[in-house]
Amino acid sequence: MISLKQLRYFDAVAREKHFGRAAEQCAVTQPALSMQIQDLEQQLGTQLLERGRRGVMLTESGREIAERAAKVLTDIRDIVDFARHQGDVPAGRLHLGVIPSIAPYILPPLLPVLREQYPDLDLHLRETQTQHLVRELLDGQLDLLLLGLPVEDPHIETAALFDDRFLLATSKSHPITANLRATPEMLEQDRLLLLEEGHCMRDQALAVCDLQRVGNLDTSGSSSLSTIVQMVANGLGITLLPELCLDVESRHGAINVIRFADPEPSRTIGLAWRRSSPRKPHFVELGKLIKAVGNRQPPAASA
Amino acid sequence: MISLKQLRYFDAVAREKHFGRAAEQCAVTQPALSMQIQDLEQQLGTQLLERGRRGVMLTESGREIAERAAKVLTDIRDIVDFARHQGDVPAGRLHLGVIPSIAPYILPPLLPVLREQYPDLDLHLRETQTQHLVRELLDGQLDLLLLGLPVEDPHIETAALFDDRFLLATSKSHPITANLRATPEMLEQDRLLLLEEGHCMRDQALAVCDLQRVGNLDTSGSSSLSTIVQMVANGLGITLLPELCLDVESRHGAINVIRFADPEPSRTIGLAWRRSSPRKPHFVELGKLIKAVGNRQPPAASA
DNA sequence: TTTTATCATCAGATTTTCTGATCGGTATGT
DNA sequence: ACATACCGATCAGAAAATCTGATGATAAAA
Repeated sequence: MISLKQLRYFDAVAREKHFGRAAEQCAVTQPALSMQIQDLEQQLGTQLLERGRRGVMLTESGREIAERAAKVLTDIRDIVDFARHQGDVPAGRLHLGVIPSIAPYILPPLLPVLREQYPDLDLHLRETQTQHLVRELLDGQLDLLLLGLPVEDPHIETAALFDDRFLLATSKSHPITANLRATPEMLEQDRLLLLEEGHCMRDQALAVCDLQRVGNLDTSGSSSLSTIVQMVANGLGITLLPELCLDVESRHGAINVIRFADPEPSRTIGLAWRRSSPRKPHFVELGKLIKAVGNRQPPAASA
Repeated sequence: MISLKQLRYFDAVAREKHFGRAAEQCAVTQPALSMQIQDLEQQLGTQLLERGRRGVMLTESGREIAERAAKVLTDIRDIVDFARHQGDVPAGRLHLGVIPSIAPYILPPLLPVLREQYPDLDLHLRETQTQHLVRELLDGQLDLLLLGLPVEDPHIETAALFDDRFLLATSKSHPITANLRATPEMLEQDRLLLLEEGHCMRDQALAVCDLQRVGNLDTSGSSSLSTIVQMVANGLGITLLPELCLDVESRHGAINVIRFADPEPSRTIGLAWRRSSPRKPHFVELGKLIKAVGNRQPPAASA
């Protein structure tokens, strides 16, 4: 089997046209180099060098093979360089999964920042529900998740980024609009509109109600907060909105948004990755950026 | 130092996603492969593989490096293939030196044949006098010479191809035209036109005369047989022509050409190469071709 | 002729690499 | 819950490869 060492030695000889100097360059003795060259010639079944009185000269095969060898050695150097300067900064392909109740609100401001900060990062996005994200993460189809914590899995490590308060959203004409602070009890007074089954925000919203009252729930469920906001605006019910989405969803002013009385219910947004992933430092790095973007969202709102 | 073995093992793992099977493919035990992979990862300062419960998966760096490694391994295979299928047939760059009294007559028919028989042969031609050819051969600037033998040099090996008879060329109106066979003595009767100093044919022609008569020599000498033939045709003297050139030089019928009486004087055309050259088999091969082409020249001539 | 330069060869020392046994951890099936 | 199978890591000793330093052979230079 031909080895890189042989190519390195041969490359040195091809450049120096002299075994002694080549050996010196390679930091070995001349016999060692001689033997490797001979072995290489035997492996290749060709004489690469003409040992003559006027030093060494390359045979025709030798010339061609020296060129190819030099190219291989360059490629090898590139591999090492690439690997070494890897790790410094998030780069390469990164498959990021985001839940639907975050994606539309975090990604628009986040993506430009990412592109600027980490131009070598080749981001691939996937938006779906937590359970699917987790499975795809474990399967290796995704590398990193942005979702609501906690994620309970022994193979997954998470990092919290920031808390995202829940706010009560009602129609402009709704009677409870007068209140300064909402309470969970108010949720019982009207039909509660939630995302369809499987969305973590649905479960979190139900948790806020503290009980499994299915009575005043819209049974169908919607697949996006936007749709729910439209419904709320048209008096079809009330809902909980994450503070994160306010900037987008209340921009048109068609709904009222009321903060809860203390303790304000909230969800924790965080990152998740395979415990076995070596990119944790990058993920933490990215987390800082996402946190910064998340906090740049309006810090509070009451109308 | 990173080694090809490591890349080979890593490539196998990248394809198999399984240390055991990869090791089997590489015909080593799993620990051996494991250790090489670990060493590679350390050399590169990057984790290449994520060892997970669902088998092994490549990290992002791993994927990139696996691709590059595969490419390097392919290049290596190409080098070996190239080298192995080398030697079969004359190919690659070949610097051929030819003396001026052969080149114009052998090359026109030879080159098309060469191109057809050995399409991978990249022929570079040099036409000059023997002494220069020999020096350039020893210097490695030329690989093979086509010239008149013998060549006396301990570092040069030669192979005779065919004999090339000398013929006496006179003008149409010359009195000795009547003779059926020429003799060396006839050369004394008229001015002998020869190539300039340094051409082997000049020396060979003088040898035919058996003596160093400079009396009736054209002192200047010409640099090509064509010119001499013109001079002969115009009655400026006589000359010796190699049979090889007849087809070209007597085509126009402006001169008379007479064979010598036995023993017919001749020169031996042959090949010469550095004794240290590994391409001797190719040269012998090429020699057969040149011989065939040389013999296809008119076998004799008397007018 | 002697000297110098250069690559090849050789034996023994050194280093690298491999094997075979074993460990620890995880997933799977009962 | 337990037993089992699987997988990669680890380790010590064996085997193989590589290197060194001395020497040889040959050709060019002095």
